Amino acid sequence: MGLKLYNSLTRRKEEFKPLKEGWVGIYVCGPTVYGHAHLGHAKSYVSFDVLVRYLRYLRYNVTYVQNITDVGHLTDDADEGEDKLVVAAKKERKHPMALAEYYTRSYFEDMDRLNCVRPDISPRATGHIIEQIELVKTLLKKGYAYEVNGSVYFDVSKFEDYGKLSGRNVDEMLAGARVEVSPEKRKPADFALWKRAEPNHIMQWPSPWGPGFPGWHLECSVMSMKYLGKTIDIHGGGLENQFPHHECEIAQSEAANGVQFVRYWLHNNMITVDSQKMGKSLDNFITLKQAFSGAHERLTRSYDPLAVRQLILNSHYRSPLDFSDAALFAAQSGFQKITETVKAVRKRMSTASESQVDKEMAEQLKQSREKFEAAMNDDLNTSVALSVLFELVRLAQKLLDDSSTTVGTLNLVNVLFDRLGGEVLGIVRDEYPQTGLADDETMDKLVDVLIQQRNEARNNRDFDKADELRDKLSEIGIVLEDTLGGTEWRRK
RNA sequence: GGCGGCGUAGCCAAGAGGCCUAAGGCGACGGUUUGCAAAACCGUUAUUCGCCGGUUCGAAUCCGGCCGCCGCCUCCA
Repeated sequence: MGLKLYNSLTRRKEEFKPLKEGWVGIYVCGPTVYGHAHLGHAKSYVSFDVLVRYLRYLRYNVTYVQNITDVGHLTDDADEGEDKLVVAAKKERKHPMALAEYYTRSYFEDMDRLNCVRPDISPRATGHIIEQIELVKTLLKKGYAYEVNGSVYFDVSKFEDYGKLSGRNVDEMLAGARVEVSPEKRKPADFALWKRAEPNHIMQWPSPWGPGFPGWHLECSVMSMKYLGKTIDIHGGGLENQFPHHECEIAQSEAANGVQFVRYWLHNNMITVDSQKMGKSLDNFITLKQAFSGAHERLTRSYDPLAVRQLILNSHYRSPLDFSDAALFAAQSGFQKITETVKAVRKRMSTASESQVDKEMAEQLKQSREKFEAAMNDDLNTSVALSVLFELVRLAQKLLDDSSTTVGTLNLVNVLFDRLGGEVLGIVRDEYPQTGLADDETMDKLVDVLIQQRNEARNNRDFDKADELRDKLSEIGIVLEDTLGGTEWRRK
């Protein structure tokens, strides 16, 4: 049984078969870089990160393209629509490109911390103006577009399949919609391919229709076909982009190329806060930097970036996730449990005896792996996949409690932690800091001195003093644990 | 107004006709362990899946109605 994915285009789960044997081209709608990334971005990009990781786990050769939108994304589609980057740049008194650069770096920084693999190509919209103009020319030539006063619009009535992705009928949906229609458009549903720029507009390029800038939908069509071909295997993005963004991409691409644009459309659901969508325009978002540092009124503490990742993987990518501090707190606890177990297994491996592997355990582990793969094959059921990781934790703890456990057996568990938890889910790290996350050596040594003093007191059965030392350390956020191998410490 | 989705324990969340007398995590409670803790381990924590009907030998899963919530139709991951 191979991988099945839910295709928004057909509204059902389908067996995944790439166009070219063994090679997968995947394009994911990237961020518009006019602000720091928030938890909503994390849900989308972690979801598709796991898809890419799993495809690679299945030995596909994957080319992963994710754009950076640095021009053309308007606040709305009416005449007053302003470029989001230009608006933000004015507010921050920066050049739009400086702003884009700043937030692009911020974005990559956050994604790195979430342990998302970098896309193979991160194309910028501004770097593909020439190609975008070419596509507009093609669409004009083929009669799918028209020019008005230096702007070019796509004529939706010329493209019969318009609405096939989102299941909409253009005429019906206009009845109650609150669209402020640009008088330049022939039909309200027509969308801008190229917009005329006024002389004082900073972001503008020369074109056959005069100075202007590209419409937002254009970049994804152009960049995906440039790097992945006219027909791509997978296109991912947030559910809110299904209409109109993806619908427009299909129209432009298929009108220009005459072939199917995307074979599998994947859409992730939203993160909500108090059951309301978390969005930049709603101003109810928590940025990733705030989640990692705890600097937000809704958060009771700082969170490990991988705990945020785990929270996202705890639910299905097509389900909405209602955010709360309690849910994130739970994810953090669970994440720590996995982490501590992995560390304990690796530590034990250095001292355990060499000999044969436990056959019964090997069989159980094999079943765990099969369960994991079956879950992932079923439209990336990361919730069940994650539960398998907790099964591994239980099995590992059992091995750790048994003094006869061999290196060979421990290694079997460790390999699964690495491959399933690390390679695919991205919540198990290859390496962890040696001690209790000390930020410097002096700190490390200082705590050791105190531990020594406490242990002296304990040996003298002066438990009042011992407990006082432990309590004082606890007050400043250092937890002591007395284990068979001696006293260890960690933060929080 | 049009289109789509959701409602499972205190919280998060899988399950989509019989393997469900419903995974997993968090939390809580009891026990083992410990000088006491912490960590770990063992156990308990939904006879029931928003409500009401129907189909079926059998429904959390299918159908209808109702209630509640959300998304898209305008920028948004």
